[in-house]
Amino acid sequence: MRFSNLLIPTSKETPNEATLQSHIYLLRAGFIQSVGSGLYNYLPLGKMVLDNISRVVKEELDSAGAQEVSLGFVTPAALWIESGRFEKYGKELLRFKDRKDNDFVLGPTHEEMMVNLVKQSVKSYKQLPLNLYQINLKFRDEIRPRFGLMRGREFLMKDGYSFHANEEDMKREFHLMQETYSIIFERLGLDFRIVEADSGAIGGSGSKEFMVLAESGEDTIVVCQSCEYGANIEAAVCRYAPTQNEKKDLFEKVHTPNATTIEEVCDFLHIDASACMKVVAKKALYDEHSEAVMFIVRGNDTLQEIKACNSINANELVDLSEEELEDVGLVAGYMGPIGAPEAIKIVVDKRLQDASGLACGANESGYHYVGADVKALENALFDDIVAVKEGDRCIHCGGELHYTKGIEVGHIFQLGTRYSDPLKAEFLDENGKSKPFVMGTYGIGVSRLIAAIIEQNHDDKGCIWTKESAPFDVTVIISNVKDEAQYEAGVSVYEQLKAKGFNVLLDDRKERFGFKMKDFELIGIPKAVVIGKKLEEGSVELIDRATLSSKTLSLDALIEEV
RNA sequence: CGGAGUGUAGCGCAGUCUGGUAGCGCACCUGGUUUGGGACCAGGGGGUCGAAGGUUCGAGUCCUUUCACUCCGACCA
Repeated sequence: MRFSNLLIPTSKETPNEATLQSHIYLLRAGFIQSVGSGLYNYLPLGKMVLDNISRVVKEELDSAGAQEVSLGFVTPAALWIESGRFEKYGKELLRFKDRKDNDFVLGPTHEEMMVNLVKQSVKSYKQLPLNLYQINLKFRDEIRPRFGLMRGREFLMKDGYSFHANEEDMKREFHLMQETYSIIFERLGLDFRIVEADSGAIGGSGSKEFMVLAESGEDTIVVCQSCEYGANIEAAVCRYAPTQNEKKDLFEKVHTPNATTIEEVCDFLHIDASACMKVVAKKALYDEHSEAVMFIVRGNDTLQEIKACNSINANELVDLSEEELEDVGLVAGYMGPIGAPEAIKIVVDKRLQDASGLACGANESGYHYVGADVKALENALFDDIVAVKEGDRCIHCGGELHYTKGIEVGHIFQLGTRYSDPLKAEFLDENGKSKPFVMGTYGIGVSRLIAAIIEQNHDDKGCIWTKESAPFDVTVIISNVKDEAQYEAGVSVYEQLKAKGFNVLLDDRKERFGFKMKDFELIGIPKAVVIGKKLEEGSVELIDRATLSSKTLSLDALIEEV
């Protein structure tokens, strides 16, 4: 294609809405255009990259035996009500009504639709297993869309769903998808890590995320230095020793004026934060009701909200307002499990299970208890609700755990019968017995991958596309299009490279050399052939975008070299 | 949802305090020169100043309301 015919609006200015490198370059190089919060148009270059990524995804999935379909974007709410997610999914689910006042949603994910599709056409175990996927738009009304394509509201996603007669077969497919995803991300040239994850709103049991390692990633992941263990902070676990507190204070109430934070209490009592109970009160939301819950962790630990939420099977945890705290009888700064209002559920971190001699709030302004025993707590639920810290020990090998940042580009789940049960999606087994499908589900953020690739591959001049994602393989830059020899040589090289099967961009614009070079660097096509001054000696230059190194070659040698 | 900020030409911004007929740079159009690292000269087109209401002889500027967008936070007893 000729640059002069393409719509590639590059810009020297940094758009003020963008802060992330990938976002800035994608806008400046004319890949995308923003239309509203979390909404983007893809310009020709952006669409090419999107198609390239989709193609890789499709090729690998097809060769793994999956089949592509396309489901409706607008989904009748009835399906969502049936699965129980119409309420549970929260505000991210965009709901609306048609002219007849029927409820609809814009699909944020398509379990319901796919189960419904299969339910209507699969009746026998002989038709299983089945792995269906689509690469389609999704809409999630995110709380705070940001970072361009990284967290948009409307985005392109590959979502796949597999259906099996039993658990073992579903697990086999899960592993096949894990391998397939690895191949896809390798082909796209990404440095990624597979980590254990929380299942979130999708539900189900075992799940793994594919994380592209990048400083700007929104997810914190915990990785072991010694073995392969890696997990999202939301699901990370570690070895831990039960809390042992040497100082055995007698149980008593102590006046602690103005000591409302862990730090102040520790200073006042001359104890270590690990000898305190930190209470985090939250409101737990369920389908039908909500309740106040006290989560108790060591003073030097941090509550992991997702783990905490899972420990009581709540839909979501939210902060309690000051009025709500008062209503349930809690005093901010002086909360503790002893003498707390009976209606409040108490969840204690496992690390504290046998601890004794701890300090905690007395549920009375200005007072704390010392010498409290966790054992004495009746009705408390014990679970792992604390975030893994850097330096904690790996649960598998005892190695040191560290934090790193990642961009979630893929997520695979073992769903089981989470959807087939409520939606009554069943098949007949060998014995003629009705059984719900055992399912797996697998997602890839196709549009997010565009941002992830650039986050991992850019320099201070612009994008550096990887081989399979690049909008073009090579660009032929004619230094001065008014120089007939240069122009003709350029067109000839362009034609020859095309004939060899390359996807080539011919920069035939009436611009100066420097201008075109800047655009090449900004856009990030992997290679450029410069037809310029050296043509008089019968040679041209081949420039590698990643290293910016250049080689001078004869015309014939060039065609071979590329 | 809490906090902060910004809306003026396609993009980046000044003008708002102190009201008096809307400006700069880039981009764009025309002509000319230039052609190996975002050229130069001359001429030109383009804006209901986010929206609504109010004050005023007069509002981009003051007041009220509202909308949109961006950033930060949502770790806290």
